[in-house]
Amino acid sequence: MTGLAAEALMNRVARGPLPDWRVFAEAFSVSRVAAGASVFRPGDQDRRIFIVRSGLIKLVYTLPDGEEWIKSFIAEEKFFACSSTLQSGAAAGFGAEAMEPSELEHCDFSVLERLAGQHIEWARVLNALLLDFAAKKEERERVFLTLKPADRFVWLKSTMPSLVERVPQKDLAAYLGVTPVGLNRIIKRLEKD
Amino acid sequence: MTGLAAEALMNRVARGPLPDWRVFAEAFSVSRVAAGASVFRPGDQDRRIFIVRSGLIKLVYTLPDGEEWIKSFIAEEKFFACSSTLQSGAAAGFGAEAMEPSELEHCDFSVLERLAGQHIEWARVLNALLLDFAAKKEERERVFLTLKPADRFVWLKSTMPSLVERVPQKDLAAYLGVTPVGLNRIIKRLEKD
DNA sequence: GTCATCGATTAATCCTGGTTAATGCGGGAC
DNA sequence: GTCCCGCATTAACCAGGATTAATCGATGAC
Repeated sequence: MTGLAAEALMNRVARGPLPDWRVFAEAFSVSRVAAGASVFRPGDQDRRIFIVRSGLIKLVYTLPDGEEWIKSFIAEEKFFACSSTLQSGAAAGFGAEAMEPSELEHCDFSVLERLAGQHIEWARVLNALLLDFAAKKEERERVFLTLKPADRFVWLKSTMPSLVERVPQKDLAAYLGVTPVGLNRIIKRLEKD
Repeated sequence: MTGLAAEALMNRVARGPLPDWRVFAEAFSVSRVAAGASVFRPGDQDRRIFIVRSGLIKLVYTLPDGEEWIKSFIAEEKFFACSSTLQSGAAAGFGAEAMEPSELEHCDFSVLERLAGQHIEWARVLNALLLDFAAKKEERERVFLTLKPADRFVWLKSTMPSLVERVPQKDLAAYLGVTPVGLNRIIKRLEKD
């Protein structure tokens, strides 16, 4: 209908047709970002919600000493936002950067807030999105808490095989909480079985 | 008004008075659990939401080999639930156990679901609770991803000093993802400064 | 009171991943 | 084509936490 990836995303979580759909759809813009370009930086106060139409985004914590750890990868039809989007006032603790040339749909979060305040259907959608997000973070907590680095890679390969193909090893390492050298050693060790 | 800890919790996240408050309040029961007793076990399908009136609960992942890792501690006026509460169908991957003699208020989650489906105010409350939960899991992700074991303990002491007093060292260890012996060594090392 | 139990502490040893550094490889700029 | 640069790979060495085991202390059962 609109051709938006946002539509696919919303249809996935909504139980039926959504009122004021046009208000939502028309609030979106589409931007192109080059590989390596940043979408927002740590410290920014950005109130937009982003949906990936094509490409791949990484959310990155940067420590004072320059170390970088990857919070998550966002692929097609998935969404992301700066921390201040959901908790207004807060500044982003992490940045967002394109890993491939990407197309992003984005709109101000206040649009969704307003719709959720007016229609229970939109409130339910917001709920489902949050729940989805919470479940992902919870799973990541489980992985870090109960799995050793080597097992974390095995888990990654079995649950997100396409990512392992698509992403450079050093970024997989930064996502799993090990150094690039460390991950390479783990992989070679596994290959000997 | 009701004397429920649930009331304090809801008032903290709601922006104003909530419709059908009685429906909510009267859906609750209160249970006492002895220290060491379990509230639900991994694999259970429990659709209740629990609020701690007094005492302390731990949520625990138990691995096939018997290892135990603590997902979180739940103290007074905080809530918790089995995974199947929010994602019906799913079974709990973790169990809940009282660390102190505790009083728990609980009601079937369907009550909240129904209220949220009828009143936008309740939908907003549910949203706020989910957001709160997501933020906590996100913070925990950050801690595991960017902090070494020793720094995780420093972080714990500065953000939840009361927990460090209240909880045995071995449980702090299981929460931080290190062994009891490991944590003890870390603490002693830190004391030499 | 004694005993048993559980948690804290300490020490010895092991092991996995971190650190540093060197080499190789491949793709892009020119 | 050549030159770079970033990533992967490998090796040597280091370090922090894991493992195992022994001791100690406090608490609760009896």
